[in-house]
Amino acid sequence: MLLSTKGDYGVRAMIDLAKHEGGGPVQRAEIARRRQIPESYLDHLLAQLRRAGFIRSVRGPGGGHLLARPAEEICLLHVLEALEGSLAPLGCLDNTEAGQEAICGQEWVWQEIYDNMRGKLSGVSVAELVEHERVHERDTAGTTPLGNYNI
Amino acid sequence: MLLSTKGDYGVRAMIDLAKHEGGGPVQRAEIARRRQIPESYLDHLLAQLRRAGFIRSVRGPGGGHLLARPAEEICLLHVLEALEGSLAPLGCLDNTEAGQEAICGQEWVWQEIYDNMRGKLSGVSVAELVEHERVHERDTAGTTPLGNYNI
DNA sequence: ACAATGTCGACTGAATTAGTCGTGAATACG
DNA sequence: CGTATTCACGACTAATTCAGTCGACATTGT
Repeated sequence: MLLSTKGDYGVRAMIDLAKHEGGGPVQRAEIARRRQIPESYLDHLLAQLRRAGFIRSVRGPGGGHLLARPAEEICLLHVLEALEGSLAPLGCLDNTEAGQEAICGQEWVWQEIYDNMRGKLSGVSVAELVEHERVHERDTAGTTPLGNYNI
Repeated sequence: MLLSTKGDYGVRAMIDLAKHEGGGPVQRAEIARRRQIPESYLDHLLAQLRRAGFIRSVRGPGGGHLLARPAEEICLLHVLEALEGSLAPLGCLDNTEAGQEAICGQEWVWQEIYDNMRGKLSGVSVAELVEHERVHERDTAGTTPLGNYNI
């Protein structure tokens, strides 16, 4: 599995924050409840996202977390790389060092796949993820077992 | 990292066997030496490849391993899936079960990436990997630090 | 002052990775 | 037959990562 729960949960959190953009800070506990993330684990992910500059946080009563930049300007690739480190499917693909000998014989295939992946991920913003979710919600209104993220 | 050394080493071994197609069994020790794989670990990988039907093995003096089918008919996708299990970048992508609720909000992006990946991997045969390697060898003849796989 | 909230680091149990090792089985060869 | 060669298989292990939990502390609104 390329993505661990870190990337998954972290993106969920970003979507949640984007959905409440402009509405003041959103609390960890809310995000955790709506997106089904263990709250104390979410803590770490929010810290990573903050250090990476995607969100900022406010302490004290009424505090919480907000996007540091508009959701349209934050792409999935950057968020995931901040959370997961490199997304390279194969170790040797990130060694841009010259003189690296291609020994495993399949790098060229994976390089194409990796390029396609990065292209797609950098073409999708957090705002688009929110929009996608909104459409999906309308489609399945009332029929979905989980996931009314507006509660 | 999507691929562990299993997939990497296993494909290297398949390439090595394909390169010696028609030349009788190739011994574990040879493969290990040429492809820089710990021999006792390679043992496990060959077992997996054999159980998956890609190779067959011959015991006794002069024994070794051979492709069970022509290299042209073996695609990278199948080999890798045999070694690594599912290559799905995200857990939820392999649950073809109906009723699976999309909760993480990014499945649609990853589904596209996964489809592209599987398409490319199933379009490349082990024979093509060998051919690619032969071309690369000619290009870098004498200049390469490692990797004359013909020794 | 105090309650609500975020911040940070230490700690943990389970799983996975990347192997090693030893024993045993098959077989070619003399 | 005996022996050397080669694969077959399972037990074991050390290191790392994953997926959290927990507790102490800092900040701030009322």
